[in-house]
Amino acid sequence: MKQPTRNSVVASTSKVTPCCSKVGMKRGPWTPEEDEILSNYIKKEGEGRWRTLPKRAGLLRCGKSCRLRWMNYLRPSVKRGQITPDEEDLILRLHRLLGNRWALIAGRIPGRTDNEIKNYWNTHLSKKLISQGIDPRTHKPLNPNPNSSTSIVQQPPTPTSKPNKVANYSSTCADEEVVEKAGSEYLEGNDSLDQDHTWLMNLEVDNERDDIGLCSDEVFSSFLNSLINDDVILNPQQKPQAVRSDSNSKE
DNA sequence: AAAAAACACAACCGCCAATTC
DNA sequence: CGAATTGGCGGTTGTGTTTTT
Repeated sequence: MKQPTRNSVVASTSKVTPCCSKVGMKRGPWTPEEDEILSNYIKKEGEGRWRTLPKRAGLLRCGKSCRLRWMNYLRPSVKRGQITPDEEDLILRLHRLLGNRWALIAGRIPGRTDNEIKNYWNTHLSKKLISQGIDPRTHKPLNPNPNSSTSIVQQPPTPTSKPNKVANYSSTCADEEVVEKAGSEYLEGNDSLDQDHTWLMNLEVDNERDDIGLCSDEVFSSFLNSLINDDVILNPQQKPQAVRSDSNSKE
């Protein structure tokens, strides 16, 4: 059990995370009253200083909880309602490119939050892909021949290692040259579905270099746009069979 | 109609990078 | 320069709702 009880007040404190384990902090679902307090306060005072916000606003919540509630639910820009087919398609494309970089994916879909996209992926899209015989993590066909060693596909850049490294890429990306080079390589090599992971890995590798430059957001942003809008990236269900069978070859 | 199972999603946790002191 | 703090992220869990048996 991860935590005492939802919708309760934390009765005891532990050594870590002073923010969320403070005595007297309320947890669990937010009430409309709390929402209103938080909303009004942020509209008046602006976002930020989350740690001290609850006290200033008069809420018995930890700062993290307030931030999450605001970001995922209360922000005026948050779009409620069903994910449209267009959005779903975009999520699929971006996930193929970026893996589980939910924040980065959400950044490309106006009004949607990382949490929402993550939930939608886990509850809908991953199952949908599996039902189509596609590995939701790799976007490659599920292992048709368990005995084949080449069928062990390489994972897309998983967040288990350094999740934030690429997640932050949109704002702190490596130098323009790297992005453009990787992008052009990707676009030129569109006969191989491995290319998208390859270029992303290139970006990751380059991002770890010491000489990270001052790449602008616009460069990365427009690059991503070009990828998203380009037919180079096919929907998994649209992938030609020839490409699928070719996907066992490894980078 | 009731119970069980499956689903959907809000919320929490732990970790890490960036920032501040 | 190092420690402490803060903000942000992805993974996971808990619970309410819906569907199935």
